[in-house]
Amino acid sequence: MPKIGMEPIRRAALVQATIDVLGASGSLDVTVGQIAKQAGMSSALAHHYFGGKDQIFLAAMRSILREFHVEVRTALAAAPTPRARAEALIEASFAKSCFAPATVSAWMTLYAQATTQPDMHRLLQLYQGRLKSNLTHALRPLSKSPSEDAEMLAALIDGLYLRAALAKAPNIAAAQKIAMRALDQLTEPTP
Amino acid sequence: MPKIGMEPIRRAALVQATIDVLGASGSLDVTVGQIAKQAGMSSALAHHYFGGKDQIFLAAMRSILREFHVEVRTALAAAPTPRARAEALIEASFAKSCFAPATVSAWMTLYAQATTQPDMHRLLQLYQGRLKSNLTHALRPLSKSPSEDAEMLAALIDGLYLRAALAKAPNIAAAQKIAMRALDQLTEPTP
Amino acid sequence: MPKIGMEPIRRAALVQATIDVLGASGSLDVTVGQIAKQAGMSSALAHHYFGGKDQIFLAAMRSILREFHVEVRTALAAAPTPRARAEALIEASFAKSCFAPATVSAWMTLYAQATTQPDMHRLLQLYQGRLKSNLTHALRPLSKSPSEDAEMLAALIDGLYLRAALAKAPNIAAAQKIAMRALDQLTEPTP
Amino acid sequence: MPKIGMEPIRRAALVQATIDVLGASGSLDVTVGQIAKQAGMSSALAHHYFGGKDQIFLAAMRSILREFHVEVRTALAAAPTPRARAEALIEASFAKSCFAPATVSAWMTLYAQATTQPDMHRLLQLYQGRLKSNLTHALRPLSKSPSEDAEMLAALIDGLYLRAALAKAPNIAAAQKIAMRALDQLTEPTP
DNA sequence: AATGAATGAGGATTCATTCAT
DNA sequence: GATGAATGAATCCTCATTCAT
Repeated sequence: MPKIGMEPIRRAALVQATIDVLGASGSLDVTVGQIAKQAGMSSALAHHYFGGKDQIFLAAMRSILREFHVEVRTALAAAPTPRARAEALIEASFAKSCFAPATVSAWMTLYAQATTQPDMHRLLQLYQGRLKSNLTHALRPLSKSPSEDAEMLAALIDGLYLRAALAKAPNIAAAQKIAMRALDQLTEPTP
Repeated sequence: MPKIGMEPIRRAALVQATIDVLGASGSLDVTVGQIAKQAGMSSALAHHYFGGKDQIFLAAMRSILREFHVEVRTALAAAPTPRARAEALIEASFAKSCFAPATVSAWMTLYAQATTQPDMHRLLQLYQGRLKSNLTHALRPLSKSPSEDAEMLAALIDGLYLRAALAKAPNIAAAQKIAMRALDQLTEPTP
Repeated sequence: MPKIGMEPIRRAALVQATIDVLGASGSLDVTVGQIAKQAGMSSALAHHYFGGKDQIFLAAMRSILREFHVEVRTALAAAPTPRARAEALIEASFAKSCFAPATVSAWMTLYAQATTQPDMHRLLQLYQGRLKSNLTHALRPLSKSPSEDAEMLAALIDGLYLRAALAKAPNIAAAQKIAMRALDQLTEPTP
Repeated sequence: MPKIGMEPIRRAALVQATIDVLGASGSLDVTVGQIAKQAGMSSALAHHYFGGKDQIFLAAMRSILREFHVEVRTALAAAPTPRARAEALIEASFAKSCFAPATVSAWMTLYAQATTQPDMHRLLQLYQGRLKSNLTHALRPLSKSPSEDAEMLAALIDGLYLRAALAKAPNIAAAQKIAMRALDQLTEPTP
């Protein structure tokens, strides 16, 4: 009994299914069939709603990034001072949700695909741009060269995440502390 | 004209072909057939010498890392002071060869595969371990917490590389400068 | 023109095609492609419905055995006396259909595969068990040691079949007569 | 250092290797490479000496049958009476060596290939002809219809062997006893 | 005599995608 | 709106076989 207005529901289900399957398999070699099955529909329908595998993936990445973005905005909104804002950005980057297997797999997919897929590349740059911009904004009252320091802090965050996410036994707290320490040094160069 | 002692030659050719194809296509979806063709042999021979696609890839990654390792060692050997050693490590990480399309693709492959392929994971950890260890060694006379600072610098380098490698117009010099500045701050905390 | 409810039709077509190809080629080296072609579909569809070559083969064997089983039951049902039942079992074993090239090839496949494939082994044992059990039942009122005599008669039938099936010019009637004579001797040991 | 007169040695080694591999794998899907490796030589040499895979197999079958033939002749030579000769034939057919995995696999190969390969077919018929002829000869003084009884006994032996060889837990002794009992009945129809 | 080198041909299997219903 | 049906294309891999050395 086909219903009306199913489109958003189906799309959401597929996006979630993609993330789930990605997390469960750990691998990037995920088939449309698996995703559709997980979403409880036929693979034909998945194509109908998304047009192709790449776009399903893209939507999933977008979803993850959007969720992350929401968390960041919420944390920023609750931060009273510039310093607190910077800390909030770091904390969000090392939140537990970022280290869920599905999220890690998604990020690696994003990095790998960004080389070829223009859409993926754009998505990645969106994330990178936002992080930089948020950091710059937070550092502006605290640093003499906020843009450069933001660049450095952003790269440090990404690098720490990469290393922690791919470690056997990721020490998230330690990674976060290193980022925080870097923030300290940026903001209080001469104690 | 079959000759004797071809194995090392063929293996080297396949490794190089893998890197070439990886660089040319940008994509990670490279087939054994493409690689073998590029290497000027049948795909059957490729399998004969390597046993499977995964091992061909693995050998290619190993080759890239080995080459990098050699460059690093050479640069380190030529560095007179600890400070110069640390700088050499940074310079090697941002050498032009590291940004060749093939190399970038290889690194992204490595990151992506490390999630699933144990061998790839081991390889990645070998690289990460070496960078950390080299940095620690160089920082020991310069820093009060060499291990922690090395961890930070290593992550920063990886993050800067990741961002630069995936940028449309990578500003390698800028990335390197940021790393150098971080080194400065670590070694001369209170001017 | 895709229709609905094709699965049983396709499966049956594949099973029949397997038997046909097996009979036509005589060989056991039959490819999924050949079978699918004979069944008028793509090899991908064959895999879709059966999951793999082994299972296609297994289904074909099962089909042949099932058909044989049906013939046996029909013949047994029409047999008024124990003696007639025993004769019916022999006659069924030497029915013309059992000597069709496809059937012979299938049996040889079954024997050959039974060494390795557990499923095939099970199938063979099912046949052997049924023949023995049917014979035992028929011989019970006629023989002093029905189980042992059934064992003997079953082996004799198999051996005669094997020899006749693999002969250049199989003399089926003669083989059947030999089995009948053995039955005579078992049931009227002292004339 | 190639030596002279290696041909018979190499051929024998290959034949033995074929039997060994056949026995070890249980499967009929044995590659020339496996055989050659087991025989301690290159697969190219195997081809050089035998011309092709089929002929290697054929030679292996021939070897097994020849060995069996020798055992039969020896046993026959030692049998003082016709009755003893018949018993010797049965005993040879159920000798332990006939149930070695390699031998069983070889027999099943022979049956399966006999459908297609003329050479294999000829070999099978050679065996069948010899068994029949030997039995006829032994039964001539004991039976009123030695040819027919030999035919029956030969088929019984083959059938019993087939069933025992393919059983999970083959009861060789029981199979042999059944054959012996059949011999009893043939030779002493009216006690 | 012996082999490493090399390949062509083929085979099972997978999968994204399309289409008629 | 939804799906089972269906496939073409591609991929990895294996193997018997040949050839130059």
